[in-house]
Amino acid sequence: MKYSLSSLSYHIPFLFQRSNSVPQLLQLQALLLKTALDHHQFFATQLISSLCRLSVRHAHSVLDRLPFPPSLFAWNSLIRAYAEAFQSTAAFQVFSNLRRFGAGEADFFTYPFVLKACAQSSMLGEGRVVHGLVVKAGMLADSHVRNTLLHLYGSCRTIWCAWKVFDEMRERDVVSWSCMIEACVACSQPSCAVSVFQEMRLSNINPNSVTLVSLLSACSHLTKLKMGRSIHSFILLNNIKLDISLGTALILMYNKCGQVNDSLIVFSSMEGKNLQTWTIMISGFAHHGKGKEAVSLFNQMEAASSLKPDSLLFSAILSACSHSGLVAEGQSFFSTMVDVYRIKPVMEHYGCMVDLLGRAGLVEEAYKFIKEMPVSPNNVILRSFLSACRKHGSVSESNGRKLVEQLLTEEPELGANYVLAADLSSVFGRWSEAFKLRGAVKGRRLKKVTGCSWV
DNA sequence: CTAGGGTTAG
Repeated sequence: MKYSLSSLSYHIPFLFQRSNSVPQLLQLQALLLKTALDHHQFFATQLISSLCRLSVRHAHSVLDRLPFPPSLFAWNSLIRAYAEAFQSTAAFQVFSNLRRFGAGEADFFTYPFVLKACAQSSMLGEGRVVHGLVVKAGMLADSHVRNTLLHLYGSCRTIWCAWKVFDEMRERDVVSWSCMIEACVACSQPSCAVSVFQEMRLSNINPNSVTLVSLLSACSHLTKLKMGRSIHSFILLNNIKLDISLGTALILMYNKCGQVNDSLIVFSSMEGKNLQTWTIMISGFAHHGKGKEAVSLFNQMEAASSLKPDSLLFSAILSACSHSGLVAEGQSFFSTMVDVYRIKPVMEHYGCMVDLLGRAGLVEEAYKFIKEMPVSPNNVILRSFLSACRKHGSVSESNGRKLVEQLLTEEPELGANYVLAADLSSVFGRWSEAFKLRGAVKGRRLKKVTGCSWV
C-alpha cells in the first residue's frame, strides 16, 4: 500500500489499534523510522504504549532509545506494564529513571502505578520513599494516590502506617474504606476490620463487592456465621453481582463456619468458576469428611470445564481422600497428578499420602513411602506418621525411634512432640523413657503460635 | 492510561 505522508499519519493510529503481535508493531516501528515520523512524540508514545500490552521488554528498549525525552504518558505506560507483569523492581527502576532523566514531574497517574508495584512485592522501603515524594509533590490531594498508599501499607502489613494515612484522609470513598478493611484483615486483625466496616456504614458509604470480599474474609477468620449470613442476604437483597471473587469468599466463609451445604448452594449458583473456586469447594468437602462428594466434584470439573487442575487442587483432593479413608482413590489421584498432569509433588502432597496410608492403618506402607520420597520429611509428615504408629502400632522400634529423634531435633520447642514421643515409648514398653519425655512437656508450648494479634 | 478482593497437607 502506498500512502502520502499526511494520509499515513492519519492511518497510523488505526494501524496501532489493529496490531496485536510484537512483529506487527516492530513493522510499524520500521515504517515510522522510514518516514521520519518516529521523531514525532505522539507516534513514539503510541508505539510504546501499544508495545506495553504485548511485550514490556520491547517497550522498555524503545523508550530507552528514543532520540528525545519520552512523554510522561509513555513512562506511565511502562511503569504500569511492569507492575501488571509482577516485575515490581523493574517498575520502581523505571520510576527512578523517570525522576532522573524524564522531562517534567511524575503525575497522579504515575504514583498509583509505582505504588501498586511496591505493594505487590511488599517493598516497604521503596514504598516509603515514594510516599515521601507524594507528600513533597502535593499528590496527597489525589484520592487515587491516597487509596493506593493505604493499599501499600496494608500489603506490607504495617497497620499503623495504614491507620495514619486513613486517619489523615478528609474524604473517604468506598475504595478507602475497602482498603482499610483489607489492611486489617491482612494484618490479622479481623475484628478491627468489622469495626471499620460498622464505622463505614455510619458514614453512609455503601459497600460494594470488593468491600464484602474483605469483610467475608474477616468473618471467616472469626467464624462469625451470623454476620456471614447477613452479608449473604445483603448481597441477594441488593442484587450485588456474585462474581467469582465474591462467590469464592462466600464459599470460604461457609466452609470455615462448618456449613458445607450452604457452600454448595453458593457454588451451584455461581455462573463462572475458576480453579480457586473448585479448590475451595473440594477442600470444604475434605474438611468435613465428605470424600466421595469431593471426588465426584473433581471428576465433574475434569469433565465439564477446560480448567487444568494444579498443585493446590491436588493437595485438596488428596486431603479429601485421606480424611475419608479413600486409599485407592488417593493413590490414583497421586499418579494422575504425576503421570497425566506432569505436576511435581511437593511436601504437601507427600504429607497427604503419608496421612492417607497412616490413617488407614497401613503403617508399613506409609513408612515405605516416606523412605522412597525424594525429600526428607518435614515436621508435619513426621507427626502424622508417628500418630499413625501410636494408633495402629506395627512399625519396628528402631525405625520409629529414628523418626522420633528427627522430629525432636527439628522442632524441640513444641511440647506436643514430646507427648507423641512419650506415648510411642509407652507403646514399646519403655516406661522410664516415656516418663522422662513427659517431663519435658512442662514449660513448652503445646500448640503452635499462629501470630494472630486480634484486637 | 489510574486505586481495592478469594485458595492448598497437619
